[in-house]
Amino acid sequence: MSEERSLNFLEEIVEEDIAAGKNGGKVLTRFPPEPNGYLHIGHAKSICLNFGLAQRYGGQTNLRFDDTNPSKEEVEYVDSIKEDVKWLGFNWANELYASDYFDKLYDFAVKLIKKGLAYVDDSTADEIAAQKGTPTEPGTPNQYRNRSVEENLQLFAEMKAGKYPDGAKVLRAKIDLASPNMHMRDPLMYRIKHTHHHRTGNDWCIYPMYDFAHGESDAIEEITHSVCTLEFVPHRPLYDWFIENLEIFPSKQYEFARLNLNYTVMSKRKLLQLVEEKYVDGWDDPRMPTISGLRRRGYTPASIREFCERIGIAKRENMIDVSLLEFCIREDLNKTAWRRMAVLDPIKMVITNYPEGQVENMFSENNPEAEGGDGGREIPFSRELWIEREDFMEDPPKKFFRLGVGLMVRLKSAYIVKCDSFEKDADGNVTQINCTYIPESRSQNDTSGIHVKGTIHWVSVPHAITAEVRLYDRLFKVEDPSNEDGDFKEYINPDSLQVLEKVYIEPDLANAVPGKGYQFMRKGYFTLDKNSTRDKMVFNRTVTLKDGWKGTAQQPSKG
RNA sequence: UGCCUGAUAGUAUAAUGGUAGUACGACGGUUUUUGGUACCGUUUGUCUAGGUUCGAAUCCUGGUCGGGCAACCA
Repeated sequence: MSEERSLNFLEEIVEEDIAAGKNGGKVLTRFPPEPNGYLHIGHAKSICLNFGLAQRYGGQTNLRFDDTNPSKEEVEYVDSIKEDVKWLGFNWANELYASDYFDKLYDFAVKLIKKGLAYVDDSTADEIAAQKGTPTEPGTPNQYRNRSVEENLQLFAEMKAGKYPDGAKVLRAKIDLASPNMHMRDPLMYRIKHTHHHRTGNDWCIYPMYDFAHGESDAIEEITHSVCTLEFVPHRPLYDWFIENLEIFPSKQYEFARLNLNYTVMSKRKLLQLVEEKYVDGWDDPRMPTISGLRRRGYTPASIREFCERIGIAKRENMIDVSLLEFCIREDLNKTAWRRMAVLDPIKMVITNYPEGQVENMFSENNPEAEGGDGGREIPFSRELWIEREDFMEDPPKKFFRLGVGLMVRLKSAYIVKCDSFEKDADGNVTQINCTYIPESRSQNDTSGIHVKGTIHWVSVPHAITAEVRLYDRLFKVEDPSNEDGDFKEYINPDSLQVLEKVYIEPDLANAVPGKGYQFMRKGYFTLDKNSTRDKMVFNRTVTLKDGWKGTAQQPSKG
């Protein structure tokens, strides 16, 4: 039943640990975001990995906010992160905060001071940087490195008590200033920051650095497998050093390659810039690679989980093609989205032999992929219809299965029509297409014996509802904007958003539900935007349908 | 120039000394009242040079190329 997928390297490690009886076979992972921005698709990879690993081996996962830098962190971000993780379909065992451990962390620091393994340094940031040396030259110790335990204890207590201004002193681990690993050259453990913290308020004016908070938090929670991205590999010796010298629970850090997606940026700093400088409409702009952006775009949690499953877990740098993400959402929506008709770029068709004033209701199933079509609805049909402008050509090429004078198509779920003539305005724009219909060709009751290659969508003119439709394309013109010369914002795609103010949609779409995906037949998948109202409906295009037609040079842009 | 990492079709990811496989893409076909879906087929790969071995993507050595490391960020 369940496909035997080969294990990724982390699953192998976990299985080995379980087999070896490590931690009594327990598996506890954690997802540790810093609440300084919204979660993106890269975080989704980490979330699926951490929660998935625990689920697979009967363990649990903590959600822990790495909130050790109050100047960047906000409650808004905490809330959005919780919402996104939940939306993705994961339940954490405990909601925790590094700031919950500030007291314990302080005690840990005191313990290291007492062991002679930490000292207070009065140097400035520049001095410390200079004294650290370079990758090829060792660092040089300063006079503070030999302070007595008693003096360090007192100074550190005074730092905590608020006696010193920001930057006046730091607490450093006393390790090895000549280490080839820069992270081991007496790394900072605490800095002074008289800043309000979103949870601890003004209780603290010293805050632990990442390296002195993360592994320690893992140990406090007894995390068995602490999974992070590759850039932390050089931190691992330090992670282990603190745990060993503090003699606390031996959590282990493992690293995997972060997700890179082409035609977008993934760093929170850059995403924040796009938001603050108004290149996009907030963190949840449908063009953003954020979870909230993807949600607003119409992506489903299942499609994102599937994507994370398909990209795999390894240790080599990678660049995933967005087309894989698009494949995943199409695959999901194809099975679930109700089919509806919408004419994005309308042109009027008049069926000259259809009685004026007559209306027929045409039945059409909701989803041909589903059992029994998943029900259906009636679509009003009349003498005048809106059809897609691109479904008519004055001079159609040979394999154009749509309309042109003399050509026949089926109107989806209705009749076969033959194009007789068309009309133009003074500027040469086609304004109207005149057709005759075949009365015997009514859908589901076709006795005409006529077979046509093309079927097109339509909306009855007197019954059409007007809506706004937003078409999205990739946010950047180049595959890897961060790697180009100059500022990444120079590579923003100016056509990433196209707003169609007046689109005609079939009447049943008045019942469209937020959060549900609809397939506008032959045009793509769409979902209601959060700002849609009863009076002015707004749909976002999630993704186009795969377009296999190579008949013209002009290909509609994917998005 | 130091240290740490990694390298398998276009993109990802398996093969754990024994037939280089899978997915997406691309290309072609069948079906189709969506030029969608589904189904079938084709295509393309072990960074390089040596070595060990009956046998190497896998082990060893040298090289090449990519990524990371010198924030009071995480």
